[in-house]
Amino acid sequence: MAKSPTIADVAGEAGVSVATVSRHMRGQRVRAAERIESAISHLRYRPSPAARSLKSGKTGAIALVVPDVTNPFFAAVVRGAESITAQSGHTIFLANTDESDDRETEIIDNLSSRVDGMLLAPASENDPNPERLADAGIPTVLIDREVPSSGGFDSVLIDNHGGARSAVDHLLGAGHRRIATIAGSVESTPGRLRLDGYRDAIIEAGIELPPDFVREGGFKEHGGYQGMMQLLALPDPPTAVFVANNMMTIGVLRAIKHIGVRIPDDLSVVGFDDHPFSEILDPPLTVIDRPMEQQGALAMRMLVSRMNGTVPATPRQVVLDTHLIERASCGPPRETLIGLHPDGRGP
Amino acid sequence: MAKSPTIADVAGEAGVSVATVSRHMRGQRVRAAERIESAISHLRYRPSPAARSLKSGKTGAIALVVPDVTNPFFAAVVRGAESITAQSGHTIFLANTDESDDRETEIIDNLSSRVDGMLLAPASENDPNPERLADAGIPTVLIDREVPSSGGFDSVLIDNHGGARSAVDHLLGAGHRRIATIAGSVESTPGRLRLDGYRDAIIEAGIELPPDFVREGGFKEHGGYQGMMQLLALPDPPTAVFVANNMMTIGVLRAIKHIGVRIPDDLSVVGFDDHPFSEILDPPLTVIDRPMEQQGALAMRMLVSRMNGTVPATPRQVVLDTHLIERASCGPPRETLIGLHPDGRGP
DNA sequence: ACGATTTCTAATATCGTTTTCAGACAACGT
DNA sequence: ACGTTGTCTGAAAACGATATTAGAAATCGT
Repeated sequence: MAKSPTIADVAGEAGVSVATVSRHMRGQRVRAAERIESAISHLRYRPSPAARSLKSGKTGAIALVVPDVTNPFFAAVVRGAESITAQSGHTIFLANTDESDDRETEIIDNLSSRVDGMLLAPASENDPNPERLADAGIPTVLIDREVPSSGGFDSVLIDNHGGARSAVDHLLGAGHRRIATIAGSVESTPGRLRLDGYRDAIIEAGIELPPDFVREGGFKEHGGYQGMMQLLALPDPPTAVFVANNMMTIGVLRAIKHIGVRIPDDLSVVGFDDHPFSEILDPPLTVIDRPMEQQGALAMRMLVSRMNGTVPATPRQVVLDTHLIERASCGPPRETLIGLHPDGRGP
Repeated sequence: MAKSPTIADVAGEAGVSVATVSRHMRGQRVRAAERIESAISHLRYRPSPAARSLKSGKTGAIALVVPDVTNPFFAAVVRGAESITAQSGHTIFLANTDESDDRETEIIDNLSSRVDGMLLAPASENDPNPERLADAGIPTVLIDREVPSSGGFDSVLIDNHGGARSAVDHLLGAGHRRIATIAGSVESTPGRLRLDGYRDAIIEAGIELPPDFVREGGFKEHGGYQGMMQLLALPDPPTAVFVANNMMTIGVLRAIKHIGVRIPDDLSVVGFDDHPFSEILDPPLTVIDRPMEQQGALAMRMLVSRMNGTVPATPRQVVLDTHLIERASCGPPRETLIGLHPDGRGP
């Protein structure tokens, strides 16, 4: 493993100064261009990123910090973001926070001096890191999640409230009155907003909300399983359930299968976030879908333009739309409670 | 955004030389330790990774190059690898190759000067990159996939051949004789080996293999869908199918659902790689499972020890075991063809 | 063909560390 | 008390690029 050649070696071989080679590398016109070019390929010269960033202050890297790559949504975000950096020439540092503010802080401490910008899906809404990044002067774009002072940050969100609402409206439309939800962590933006959307839709429909019908899960499969089991153990269980995220949906379906409840005869289900498997379940699952890869790609594009300074300083918030994909997991309620609710719309 | 403090600032404040501060940072005993420590926290000093790696030649980073993060297997690998770097102090560069050798070459050119080591799942078995990395003297561990000269590389593989074989054996055991496979790209290690395992098991059972029963897919959902459709269109379709990867399984199930074939009454199915959804499908899917996160974690551990030089120079190949998870997607064949095969074991 | 103007070039300081290399100082044995 | 260890320190030379500066060469107008 021979020592790799430096810019000086190239300059020597091409018979020019290092400055000239440097300028050539940066794309400026130079008289000895082809001699330099041939020296470069002959010596297999590759500029040292370390030296370059020491002098220039730019690292050519971007950090992408997410709670969990294993969640298909974030995997899609990574992919979307990556498709943009392939063009912009940046490379991506990826890190998992495991939904923990502390772990995230650690990671960001480590990463922040290595990157020119950051894409961050904050673990919680108490997350101090966006502020810290702002203080450190690191361009940051928030993905899918906000923080209180979020007015100050570029961010790419989705219409969580509206999405949850349309899920519940769909169930109301099918005649359901006893609609429960398995909410994610309400410390996080999607968890809070989806719960709000659910609640608002229920209340506007004039339904009184049994507090038992709201189970908080934590966005993991296990939370979904437990929440659903509790719901099914209720003396008067719901006829429909809105599950606030894809991982929890798996747990919910496992619980349902376990108990032997039939969908949609005994229970209607709407999930959040589509998945290739949703279509081949029996019955296929009705879900709220959103453009996942686009969310990542858009965030990366915003970050790149922010780093280039080709964009006004005022922060931009983009909110993407969700839409309901109707499949077969929703039907009319098991027993339509005519008379119990004077305004019931049952057949 | 004030300029960040340098080691010289710390030295000044602590009343020592930069050399002393540097030594303190590297963990050596130093008389003025606590003065330095307080200067550091007072100034919020963070050493510059660029300067550090320029001088030391170490970057503190590791590249992780996979064909597709969206594939749950690779997502799990990322997670496993990450769990190790959290301790070793390295940070991860992640990149997607999209199963393309060319894209991979591009990525590696870009990344190779930025990292101390590399975890690579080569796109194909013609992949020139492992050789190139070896030439460049970059410690490399191959994940899940090999290259011809692979005897020369550390690698963490699974027993693809044995896994495929046990899938087919399971189907044979249920009485099937007409067993097809949807193979992945045979350019890649898992694709080739799983196909070999299938073929060997079939041949050893004394069954003649109709060439129509081997469909090559390409490891994507679409390939699985097409392969299955072709299989079902055959004049004399199989009674069982072994699907060589998780993504393709989704396509296969979609095709099956589309045509209206019943599992396991009309067709038995075994997939490769487990997934949380496998259990809640109807019927639950029998699969070949393997320790995915461990594969990533182990690879990372091997890489770190290789980079530390705490390990003999001879390359190590680890092969992890697979095991069959029996669920309900396999049953006896639709029609047992007694008499057609003179050695038939049908009831 | 001349000076004025515009490229283009070479030399060099610089980025923030780590790493010699001596030298300073204390502790030690005899 | 003396040289001999041994530990700790500061000065200064790298590491490999970029940015600045001033000067050389090429281009231009008349």
